[in-house]
Amino acid sequence: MATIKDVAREAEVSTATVSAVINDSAYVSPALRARVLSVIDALGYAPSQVARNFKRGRSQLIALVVADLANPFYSRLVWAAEADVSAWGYSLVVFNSDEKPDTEKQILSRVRMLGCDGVLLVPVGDEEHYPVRDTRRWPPTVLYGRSLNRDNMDTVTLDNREAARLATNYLLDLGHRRIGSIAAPTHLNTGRDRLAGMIDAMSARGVTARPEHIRSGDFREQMAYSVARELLKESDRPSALYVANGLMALGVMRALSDLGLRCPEDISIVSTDTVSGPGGLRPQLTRTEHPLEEMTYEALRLLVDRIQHGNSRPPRNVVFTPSLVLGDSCAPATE
Amino acid sequence: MATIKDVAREAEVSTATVSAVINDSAYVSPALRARVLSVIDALGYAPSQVARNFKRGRSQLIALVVADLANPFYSRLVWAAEADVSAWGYSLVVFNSDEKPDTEKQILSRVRMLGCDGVLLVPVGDEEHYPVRDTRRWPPTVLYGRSLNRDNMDTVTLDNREAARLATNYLLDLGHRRIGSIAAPTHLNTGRDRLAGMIDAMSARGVTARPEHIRSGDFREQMAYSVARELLKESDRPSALYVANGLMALGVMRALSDLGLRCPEDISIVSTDTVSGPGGLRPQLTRTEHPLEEMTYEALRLLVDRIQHGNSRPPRNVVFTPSLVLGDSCAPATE
DNA sequence: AATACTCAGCGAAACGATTAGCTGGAATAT
DNA sequence: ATATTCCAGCTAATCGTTTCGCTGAGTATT
Repeated sequence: MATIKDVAREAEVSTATVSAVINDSAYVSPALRARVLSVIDALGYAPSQVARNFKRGRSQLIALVVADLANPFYSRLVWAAEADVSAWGYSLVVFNSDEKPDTEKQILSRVRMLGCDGVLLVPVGDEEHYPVRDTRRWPPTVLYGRSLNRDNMDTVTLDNREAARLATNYLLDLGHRRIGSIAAPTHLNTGRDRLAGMIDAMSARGVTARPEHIRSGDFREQMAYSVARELLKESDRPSALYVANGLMALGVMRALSDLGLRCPEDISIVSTDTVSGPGGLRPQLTRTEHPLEEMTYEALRLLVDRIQHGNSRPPRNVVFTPSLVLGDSCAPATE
Repeated sequence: MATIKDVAREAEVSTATVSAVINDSAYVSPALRARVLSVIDALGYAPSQVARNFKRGRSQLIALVVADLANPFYSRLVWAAEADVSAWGYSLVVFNSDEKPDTEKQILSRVRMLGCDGVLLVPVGDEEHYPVRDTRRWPPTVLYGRSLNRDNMDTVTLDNREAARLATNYLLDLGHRRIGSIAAPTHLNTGRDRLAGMIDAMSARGVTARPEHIRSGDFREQMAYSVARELLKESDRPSALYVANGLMALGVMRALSDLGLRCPEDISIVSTDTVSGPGGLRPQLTRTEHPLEEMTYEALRLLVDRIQHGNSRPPRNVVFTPSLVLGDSCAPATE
């Protein structure tokens, strides 16, 4: 690989001049510039980004750390983030913490070593898991989807309580009273808020959830499947379920079909944060959706801003509002 | 950020010693080593990967360039690749060429500038699109899924002809004779081979495909939807379709449901390279599958080997064999 | 004509790590 | 006692680029 020195020697100028030409950072006479350019062309020279980054103290890399790459929701996040990140002139390094705090820890130290300029993080640990980091030691970070009880970080999240309320109210409107839930882990604010929203909505109508109708999942298909199987083979099973995310809703569907139950005839299902069940397949989930692309764009806007302007601006917490999307996974209660 | 010099000064040793400690590259007496380690800890020092990479002439980065991040097939590839890559000690930089040769070109030049150590590439252009690259200028590259007519590159692909043959034979066995296809673009070997395999299988049984029953898609849901709509509203529509990939099969499903047609009662569908339709949703696609994880692992094995041993070993072309997975998207022909 | 400015381009330091080659002292061999 | 070997650690060069500060020639100002 040709270096800037090769170009300088060949064009009989200094490396400073070559640098000025490729960066347009100082005036170079047309004649010299042309000579330099032609040598660059002849040698097939391309400046080493590695050396540049080293010198400039940045990497043009943004890390995206998601909780579960096998979850279509995060796949879509990767898709959206890649587009935005490259539009900002960065490249996207993708990591999968697989919902494991320890893995996440390793990833974060790797991210730091790589010198990523910023991190978009879906945190998987609970509040205590994160040491307070001094900013001089960690690259700018924006939390996505889940938040930690910190007031000094940028976050982009969903109004989870409202999402659960929307979903639950819809079930209540259909006449359901025995409403259960496959909930998310409660060490995450996402799990707590979605559950709280559901309870909220029910008690606002004087309905009380039965504790045994509320089971905890881990956001994944497999566990939701087994938990739902357990829950639904009981004789006093709920007539409707609020499932805390889309992937788990698929697990529930599978459990239903294994148990010979039909959706929506036997059980109504609503979920949040859906894998928009690809058109044509039945049943289509009724779900709350949030504007993933806008959320991602906003998160990266905050991140890039932070990268470029440091800590001058106070942290922001942007909350997006979900909306209910009707499918055909719910029916009126029949009791 | 603390540097190696800060550590050296604080521990009253030379930077060489610090380097020896963190890399275990030379003997350091227990006393000194302990002193250095404690200073490292106190300062929260982590070696700058950027400087390291610069010095060592590598980046510990592997680029993954896929054709369409919105396609669940490639999402799964990202998932599998991330796991393997990080197990090898690299990090994964993800790019989306979005099936656009021009975008791919920009991406590749970016990859080169970033100094990625290797590239796993799903090529989107036709053969002519790729200049012959001299290896000294390009990082090691493994082609994935699609091949180019080159004998000097590592490739990991599927036996596409066989996949199409499997799928088509299944339809023929069910008695279908009016078999159509939503095919893939023919500038890709994937498209050509899958179509050829289908024609093969049919003519082996003395059946001829009607040209108007064969339409070209672009691997995406949307286009498959419109093309299928067109095709299926004709009065002499086919009784079965071979769809060249999973995402397009979903588009076809949507078209069916829009047209009031049922699958499999009215139209049977088989596809290749499926988005394994999440359990519980109906109908489950009948499809040929290929071992994505093994393929990905193999591709990265080749790549890492190439990175570590250069061009000493001749290029390898690994071809995987698909298998037929039965769902319930096919029914016997009724004519 | 002397002084001050401008300008194009150059020289060399710096970024943070690795590493070849060196050094001075202790241990061992003769 | 002298020579040899070995050891632990250090010095300094190096990777490819950017950039600060300088220079010497040309131009403008008085």
